[in-house]
Amino acid sequence: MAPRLKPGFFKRDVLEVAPELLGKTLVRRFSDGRIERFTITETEAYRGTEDMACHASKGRTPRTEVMFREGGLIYVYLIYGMYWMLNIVTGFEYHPSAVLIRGIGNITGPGKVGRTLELDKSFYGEELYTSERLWVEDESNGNVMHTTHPRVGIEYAGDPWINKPWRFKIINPGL
DNA sequence: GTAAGGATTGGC
DNA sequence: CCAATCCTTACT
Repeated sequence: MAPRLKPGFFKRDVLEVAPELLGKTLVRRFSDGRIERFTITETEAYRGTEDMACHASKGRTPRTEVMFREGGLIYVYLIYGMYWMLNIVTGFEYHPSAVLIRGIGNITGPGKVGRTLELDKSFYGEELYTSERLWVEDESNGNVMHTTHPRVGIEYAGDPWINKPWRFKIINPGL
């Protein structure tokens, strides 16, 4: 059991937060009280209204509203009618950005992450520092290594966003 | 290659 | 109002 990440961890540029989340522990307490822990293995950064791959580029709408608030909140949305994507809001108020959690433990793919964690719309806007059912603990893995890659599924965003190396994959769980 | 799903957005 | 779109997955 490690302490939860503090609010300040998330109130930074998403390009710092997304890679640093690798190796941290995502903890889910299910409705039956069962607790499961997962190492975060893959993340993607979505950065601001100018990033055409970021939902916030559409402006402040009912769906994107939470991204315009301060870091540390949960942003979930339904995609393709069946998958809940888990994102963590980063940065400061009025500067929308978020990290998409694409992989945890053996689970690869954001749709499977949402299914495994049994997410739904009720998680929208929940605070990671106070939630009783989903939070992130700091495992203090100082030397987690990662590789970078282009983001997935954002062809519509066009240049230069399509080529930004804003997807991060863990290499080792810390030396 | 493509169907499945439903919410969201933007256009009319 | 209506319909295209979508930060995906599993299946033919």
